[in-house]
Amino acid sequence: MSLLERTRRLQNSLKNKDREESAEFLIDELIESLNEHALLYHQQGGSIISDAEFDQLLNWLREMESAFSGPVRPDSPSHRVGAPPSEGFEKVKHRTSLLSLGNAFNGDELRAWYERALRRLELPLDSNIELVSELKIDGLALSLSYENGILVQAATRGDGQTGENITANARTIRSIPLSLKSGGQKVISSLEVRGEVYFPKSSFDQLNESLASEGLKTFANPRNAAAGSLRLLDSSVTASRDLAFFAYGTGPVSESIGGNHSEELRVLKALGFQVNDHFLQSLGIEAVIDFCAMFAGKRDDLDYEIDGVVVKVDSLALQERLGAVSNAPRWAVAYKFPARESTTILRDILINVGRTGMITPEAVLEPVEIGGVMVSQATLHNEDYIRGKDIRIGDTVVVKRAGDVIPAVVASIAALRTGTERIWSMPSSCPACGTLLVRLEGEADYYCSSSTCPAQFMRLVEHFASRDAMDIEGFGAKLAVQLVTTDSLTSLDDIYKLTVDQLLLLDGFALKKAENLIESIAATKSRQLSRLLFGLGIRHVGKTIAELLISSFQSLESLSQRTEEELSEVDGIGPVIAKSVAGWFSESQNKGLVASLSGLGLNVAEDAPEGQDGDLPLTGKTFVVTGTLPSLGRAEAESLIKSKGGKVSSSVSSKTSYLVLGENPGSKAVKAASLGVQIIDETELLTMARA
DNA sequence: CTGCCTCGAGTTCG
DNA sequence: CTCGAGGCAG
Repeated sequence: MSLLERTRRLQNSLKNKDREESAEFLIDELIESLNEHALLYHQQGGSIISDAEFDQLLNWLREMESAFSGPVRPDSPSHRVGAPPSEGFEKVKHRTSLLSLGNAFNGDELRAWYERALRRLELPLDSNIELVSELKIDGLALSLSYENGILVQAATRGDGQTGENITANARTIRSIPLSLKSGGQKVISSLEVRGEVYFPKSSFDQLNESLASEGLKTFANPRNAAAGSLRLLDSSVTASRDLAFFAYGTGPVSESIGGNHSEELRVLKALGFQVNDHFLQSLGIEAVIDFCAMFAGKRDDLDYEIDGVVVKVDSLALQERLGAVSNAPRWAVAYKFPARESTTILRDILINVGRTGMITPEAVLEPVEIGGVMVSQATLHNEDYIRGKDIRIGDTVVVKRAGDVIPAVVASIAALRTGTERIWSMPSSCPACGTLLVRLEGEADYYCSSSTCPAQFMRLVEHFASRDAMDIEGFGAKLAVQLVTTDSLTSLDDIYKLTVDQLLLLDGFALKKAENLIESIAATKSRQLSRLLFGLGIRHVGKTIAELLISSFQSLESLSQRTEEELSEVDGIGPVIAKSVAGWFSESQNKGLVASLSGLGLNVAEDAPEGQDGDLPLTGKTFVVTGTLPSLGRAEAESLIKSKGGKVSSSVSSKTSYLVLGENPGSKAVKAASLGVQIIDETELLTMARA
């Protein structure tokens, strides 16, 4: 059984508390897996479980060791901070070890930590002591030694006791001062500064772009990029990478630079270090909990990754009284945000056929929890994407949820390959109909070119019934599959010929449900013509182009008689779309479909658009809607804007007049801000529309 | 031809 | 939401 499988099994039995195994057995298992994980992490530079998972396992181990009366094994990782560093750089022993921190995953765990501290200080449980909360930068811990104000050594954290001497590389980082400013006080003879090296997100994107353009493998995330860049043996390459450093504390010092932590931070800043501005000094723990919640929501607005908040007791005197357990101080705790990124095994790569015949590879993943949901599949876009990232079946891969929603495979970890991985290649024929797949010159995607492919037809039926097209209530993907595989449908117009008896033959249909569906299908006959046109699934004709075509030609009849030249005269229609539309209407099968739909009583002609605009309140304004609005649905907001003469667009650009911002927005809010586009909320939109 | 601005297509989980 | 690609102005 692989390490990952063993770990997952262990996690399950601990999580569900169905502990069939003895405590002793579980402790042994925990120690062994943790030690193996630590080895992978420190020596190969890649882990197969997330930091949060590792911490959780370690917590369980500590809990069980303290509950279990027997002696703690000498090789238990609860004694240590990590595993020994790898070869390649000179080893350096830290004068005082770099401790790791205990974790808290929610407000209650923060309160519990705070109460433990108060109890140990023999203070009443309702006392408020000074705390400092700092952002926990997701980078690499570094210890910098200064002698008489000059940087003499930089060492990585390593296992906490011994790190690696990376002084040459650290000297290339601009935010690490090579000599200290006097800071208004006398030069300190010996000072050790601790902090985090990180890769700014913006520079990270640029680095990955340039690595990709040279055909090199990209880094999975800024943290890996920072680690990789810092451990390069050629420091001139490190210099070309835009690394940065935040100082957050001190190690051994020859003379005190302050009586409390917040003072130390101010002195560090005066000495020339970059100190993160987002920190909070507070009395008591409640303000800290608010601070954590606030930054959990703001983490995307920062140009560096953060994975939590570090909370410290401000007074150094109190810190000393609190002391440390074997490897973690009692005076500090790390609040961890839910992980948005995790690693798992890529079990297989399957291919999907879209309604246009477009082929998309799909990753079949060993289920893994990311940001509170289990993820078991993710799109791999196309062949080039898989090649470019060198993703192989059996690989350990980094998975994240892009924009907090859609899972994406970001990278593979080559260091963890065992040799049994297989390079994937695009199948030569369609899995549904066997037609040869083709990739046209200059295009990124393969297509199944069959016009009778059952997979394409299933997706077309689903699309036809979907919300933005005919919006047939109760008609989704599952029903589309059922109807097509049972041959109840062979053409789109068959949808309107379905009978109750036919539906009763399907799984899961009883009389009432069948009657309701027939009724809701019939109710869609009078849908706007642009919805029907969109539903037909003509390549390059989406919602917007369908609306444009209908407002130009009013009926399917009229549209079908237009030549390519006539179509391209419409503003917004070029040769490619014109060819696609004219081509579709020229096929005899499609001519028959249009005639049949018309005969079945569907709305195939629209009234000419009314010429009155100019004095509508939103005329000439372009809107983009993002996030969830408090009262209006997305579609409602969009139709309101259109009915008042405004334009709705799907992406923010310099031409956008207003961004209507709702809850949980994605990257559009950032883009709008950077372009200086005015941002409004629903209330303001409603006011403008009324005017 | 190049650089915007848009649009289209496919997409995950609960 | 993200990607690729069509349309169009300069």
